Amino acid sequence: MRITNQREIILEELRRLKSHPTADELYEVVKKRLPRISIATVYRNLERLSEAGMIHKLEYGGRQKRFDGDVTPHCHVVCVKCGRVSDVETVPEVDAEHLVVDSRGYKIFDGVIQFEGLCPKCQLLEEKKIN
Amino acid sequence: MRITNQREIILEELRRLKSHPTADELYEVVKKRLPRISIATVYRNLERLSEAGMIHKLEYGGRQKRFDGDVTPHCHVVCVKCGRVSDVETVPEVDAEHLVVDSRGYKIFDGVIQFEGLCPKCQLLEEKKIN
DNA sequence: ATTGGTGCAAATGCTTTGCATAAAG
DNA sequence: CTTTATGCAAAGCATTTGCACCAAT
Repeated sequence: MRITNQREIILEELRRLKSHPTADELYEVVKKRLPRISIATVYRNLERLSEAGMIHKLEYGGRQKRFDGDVTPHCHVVCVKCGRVSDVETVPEVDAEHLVVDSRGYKIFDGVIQFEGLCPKCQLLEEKKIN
Repeated sequence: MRITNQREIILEELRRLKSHPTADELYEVVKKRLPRISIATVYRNLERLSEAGMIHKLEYGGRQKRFDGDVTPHCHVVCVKCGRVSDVETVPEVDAEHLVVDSRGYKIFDGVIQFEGLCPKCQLLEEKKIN
């Protein structure tokens, strides 16, 4: 993967932000340093960087995807109302009203465990490509 | 919530399908019983039913949302290639190549734990609405 | 010099919405 | 009879893509 100015700055800014920005939020930030950059470049680079495992693409909550420059293992809280994503810093606790609260002030009422992989059909397709 | 023919059949078909269909996949199935139904009706009802907690909206993997008529607690495997979603039936196991395999034949290479709730800002907005 | 990346604008595709009509309670 | 839902077509909006030009190796 070629190191371009755009790619470097997109990665740098995403790593700096702790807000799990959407593509257009990141675009606004990057534009301050590269005023002529295109939103298409931001999308293309986020895709490439995510394929390369250098960033994470977050697909939950709302219509827009969000991105995370922190690839160390950690959990997220998603606001079901506005789609905001935060890192979970402490283990959630049950409070007096039986709601679960974490250090960020979120009221948590659900948790999801989800696995990611390749289904049998796509495994076959992958094998055909290799052979 | 008013019980219409459309709503009833959409719920019935979604509960019958174990494939976690997208809105348009479900539309194709429902159309066999209600040939004049509109895709907009499918979308509107899936939204209403999901708000009412009668079905689940799945927002991971790919561009299209998927829906699940089974609201009992269970985990999902998502294919990162094609977006297919399956229920996890057994606890994933590590095989000889250090990949994780489950009963559905998926090769699992990642797991995500995610919490859902309300962020502090949206909690304030909710309180204002009530008062 | 060659390959891959960028900027722009147009296209795509899933989802939502406005509006007149129809059905439910 | 009043309210809520439907069907249709049009609009919305995030994301992707074609293409000519540019930059990195």
